[in-house]
Amino acid sequence: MPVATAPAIELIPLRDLAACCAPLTRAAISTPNAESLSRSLKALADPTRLRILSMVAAHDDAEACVCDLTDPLDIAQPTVSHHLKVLVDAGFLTRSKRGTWAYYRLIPGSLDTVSGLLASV
Amino acid sequence: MPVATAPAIELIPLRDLAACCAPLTRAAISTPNAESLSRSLKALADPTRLRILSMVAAHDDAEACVCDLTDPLDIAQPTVSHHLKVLVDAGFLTRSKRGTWAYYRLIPGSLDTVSGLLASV
DNA sequence: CTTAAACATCGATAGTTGTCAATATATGAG
DNA sequence: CTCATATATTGACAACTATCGATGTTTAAG
Repeated sequence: MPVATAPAIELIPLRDLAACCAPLTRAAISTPNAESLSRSLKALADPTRLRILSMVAAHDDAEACVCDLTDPLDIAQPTVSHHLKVLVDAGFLTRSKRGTWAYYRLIPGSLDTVSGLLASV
Repeated sequence: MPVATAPAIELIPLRDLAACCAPLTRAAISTPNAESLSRSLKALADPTRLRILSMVAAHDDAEACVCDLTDPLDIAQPTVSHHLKVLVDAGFLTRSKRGTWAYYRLIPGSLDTVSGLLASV
């Protein structure tokens, strides 16, 4: 297409300022931060995992073993182990083995960090 | 099964206090509450939806129309509409149509409510 | 050594979900 | 009415996930 000569009237503006778009008052969350926060929230967005976290937190010293959880949760033991692994990988629990038992402990502040990030979205 | 006569030694205790199980210090979250909270978290646990919420909140009066979102998100328009519907159904946004445009507004306090519930798990 | 208990891992399956192209609906302009 | 624009809905598909049974691994007891 050949280049046109200079028109007699104004060029079409790049943005129509009278359109629907309202101005921004602050910056939105960045894409990497949104992906990071969504990964944490995905780990929490399951009723069984919320119950596991709550049951661990409700124990003395915020620590419980798998045998504390399987019976009240009423799901199969491999499923409990699966959910525990998700919560460890997401940084909400630590695992320590003593004898034949595996003890899971809530990482202090981990839930509050996500809670704070969520409130600031 | 017939009732046994009184044994000479103690019965097997219902719970072995020397086992792995630590005592509870408080009540854990109820199953219905866990399901309810997880539904809210599922709606938030997606990077695109977090960006949408943040972009809406970043606009004047916490309100934006679909045309404000489609271009910066760089995803197809039906996908944006889908995510907006999820956020409306979950109680984080309201929708109001003015002319051909649909305006979405953040429901004040909705994020803080989930944030507070999460911190108290 | 053998056995049992506690827990993790594997493999399969059914259900859910994020995405898009195509299409429908609604609103305003002319 | 016709046309264009903004948005919603539908249908399809690929990717992910919660669950379980079967099996592997580790530890302690005998």
